[in-house]
Amino acid sequence: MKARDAGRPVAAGSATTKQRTIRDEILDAAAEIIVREGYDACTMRAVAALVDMKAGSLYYHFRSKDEIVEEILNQGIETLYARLAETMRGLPKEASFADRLAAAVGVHVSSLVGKDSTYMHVYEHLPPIIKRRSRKMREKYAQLWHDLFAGAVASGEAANGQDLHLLVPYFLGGLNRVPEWMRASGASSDQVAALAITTLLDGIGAKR
Amino acid sequence: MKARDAGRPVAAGSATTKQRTIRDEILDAAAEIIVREGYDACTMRAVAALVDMKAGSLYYHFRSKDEIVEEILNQGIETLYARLAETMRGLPKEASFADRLAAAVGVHVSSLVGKDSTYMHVYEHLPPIIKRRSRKMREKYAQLWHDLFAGAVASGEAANGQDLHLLVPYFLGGLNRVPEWMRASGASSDQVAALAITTLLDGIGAKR
DNA sequence: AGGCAAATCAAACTATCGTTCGGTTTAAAA
DNA sequence: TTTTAAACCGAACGATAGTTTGATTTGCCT
Repeated sequence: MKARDAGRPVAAGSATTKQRTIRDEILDAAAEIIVREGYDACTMRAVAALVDMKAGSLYYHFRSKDEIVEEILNQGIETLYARLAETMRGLPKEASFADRLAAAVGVHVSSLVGKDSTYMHVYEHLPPIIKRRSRKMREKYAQLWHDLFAGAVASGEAANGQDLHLLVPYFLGGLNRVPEWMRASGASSDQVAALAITTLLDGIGAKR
Repeated sequence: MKARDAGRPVAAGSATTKQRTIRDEILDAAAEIIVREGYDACTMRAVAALVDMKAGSLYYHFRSKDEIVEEILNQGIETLYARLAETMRGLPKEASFADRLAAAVGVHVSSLVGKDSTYMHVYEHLPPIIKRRSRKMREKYAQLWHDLFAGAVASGEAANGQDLHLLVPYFLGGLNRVPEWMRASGASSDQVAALAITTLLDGIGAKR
């Protein structure tokens, strides 16, 4: 008889086993293809070839292609959320807005350019229908930033009158292009982070 | 006999006829589908249905699907480039940096949310291979912005020491998310433009 | 009216997609 | 050695993609 639905981690919520499973290899292969060649090129056969298997064998580990993509999406966003939430929680209560901002930007940027950043880049290559599935989680992440800025306004560290619902996506939208800038300018991630912070806080130093 | 390769504008470089051709309708239909449902959903049959034709008939007007997509891309970027270049050229020589920036942002934002904005949205939904084809033209557009900022630095209107190769894509990256913000916040394009300008010039008014 | 080219259609072709499924390998337990 | 289940293969299926092609319609010119 078949052994479908076997071989998976016992429970999704259990303590994450640090072991690198075949499942992870498949996810990594799919993510790599999506980032490099786009969603269309990410066929089951292409993914299978990258892990030295045949297309049909993937269905022993995943129910469908959608399940693969969705898992990539979730892992990327959830990891980023966890990292930022953890970082913010670890900051001293008396940390200034500038400090908090620097920490947050650092987390975001390093997640975008780091060694495990592939999952973060997958998102932009997906068709809208699939993108929408992660909308809630992305909004949850944006909420962390919203809270950061709201705190600055409340404490008087940032000028009031800013529409945070505009400011947050504006800032994050720019920040998400980090890999592009780095490629174009040859700057380091630290330089990029510094520019983003300085520009946001003080602008470009224009004389009016 | 066949009449392939007929019915096209006589020459690509000739004075643009303002007439709305069937070719344009097909391009619009394809662009609309790409924006709304993604590149995958933009099949020849779907495009044809939107212009009340059958899939095969599209090949009387275009050589391939790729040609359609490429033309959408080029038209969008070239229109945007022409608009911005024209606008900047029309500014008085003594216009301040703030004025120039406001004008540029106005053009960019209105092109993103205006009636003819479809083309601009297409880009992000395309597979990387097709994206790369328009890279040169996009760099040319970015150059306009680069010049704008460089002029401000040269005239002392903006603080020196900024890496413009970083600043320009950072600013444009954020600006390209305009449609997202507007949807999320319900703000008008003017409000969005104002925020972008203010934030860039002065930051968020943080106390250091 | 008749002709002729532009424009469209209907139908098929080839390729490839996600997916299914019965059989085959592999390797540890019995 | 035999058993057994996990893991994978090989081959196919149905669906749909882009594209081709010969026939057909449409509308202007004479």
